[in-house]
Amino acid sequence: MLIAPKKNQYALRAIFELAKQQGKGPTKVSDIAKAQSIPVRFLEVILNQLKGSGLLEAKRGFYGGYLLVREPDKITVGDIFQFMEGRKASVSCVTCDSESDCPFHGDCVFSKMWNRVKDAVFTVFNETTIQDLIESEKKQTKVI
Amino acid sequence: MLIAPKKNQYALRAIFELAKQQGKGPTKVSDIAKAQSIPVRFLEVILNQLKGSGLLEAKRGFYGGYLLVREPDKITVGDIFQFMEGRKASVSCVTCDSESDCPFHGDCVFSKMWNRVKDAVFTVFNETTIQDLIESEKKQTKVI
DNA sequence: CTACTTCCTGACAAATAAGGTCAGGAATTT
DNA sequence: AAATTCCTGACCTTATTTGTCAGGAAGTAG
Repeated sequence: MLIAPKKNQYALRAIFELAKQQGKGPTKVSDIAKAQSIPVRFLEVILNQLKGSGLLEAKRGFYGGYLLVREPDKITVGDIFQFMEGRKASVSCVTCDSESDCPFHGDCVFSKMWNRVKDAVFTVFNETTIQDLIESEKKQTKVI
Repeated sequence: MLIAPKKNQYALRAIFELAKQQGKGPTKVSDIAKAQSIPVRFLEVILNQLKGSGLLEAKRGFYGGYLLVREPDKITVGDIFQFMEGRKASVSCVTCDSESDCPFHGDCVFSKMWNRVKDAVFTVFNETTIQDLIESEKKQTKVI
């Protein structure tokens, strides 16, 4: 049961990391990569794409890097995943790749269930903000 | 967002078809395949695996085929998917392939969210019985 | 200006998983 | 015994995911 491909999870972690660094000026890709153990080159590609979401901005050159342009409590996990999914032609029925592809002409018994599942998943995503995750981490940290 | 691979969806559709044929004796793989547009050879493999779930039985020879051994209103979609997933080492954190694989030692902020997602998905699966699907189909059928 | 650092971009390569096939064998029924 | 069905494991193909690379563009410091 794969719900989000690694790429999307990297996107989430990157934004999570940016949120933690907020107020400290731009954060370099290499720093984000290190903090979240993400392959740098790959992350470069992902962050570049994420610019299109309007959630973050890039600054080049010395002291360059990425920074969030929206408050962490206004960014939901759903925002991020929806954007990442949107890049690759979203799917109406979860079962089939397209309606024309569906042997039951887009009207199968299962599509209703799949939509309920999709809704359930995005309900969780939409009610989880980056701020929530940050606070959750603070509580979780064990001071061994 | 891939929630169930085609193989699992074929499994569901096959059982759905068997439920519709209940009481009429064993149904041949080839008939199920035709009714649900599933590649025969592939379905053969899937049904054979599904025997292990205890939901169905096979009969060989002339007039052979598969039949359900549990009532359609006692079989949930969750039963089917859980069995299919179970075959390939279930995953604790949805993010990582294994805890040892997790760069955050199985204790990342995200695992909680993933578990909530997983629960939400299986709630839908577990409350949907094969009987529900059959009735849903009856209503849906248009008499154009 | 120039050297340095950073992001940017598209093309490309490798690994993995999914989807599907095949041949031959084992039961079962007529 | 002949026909029919399921059974089984090994195999192949394709698609997706995951990443890599080289070179360029933009910004900053000195």
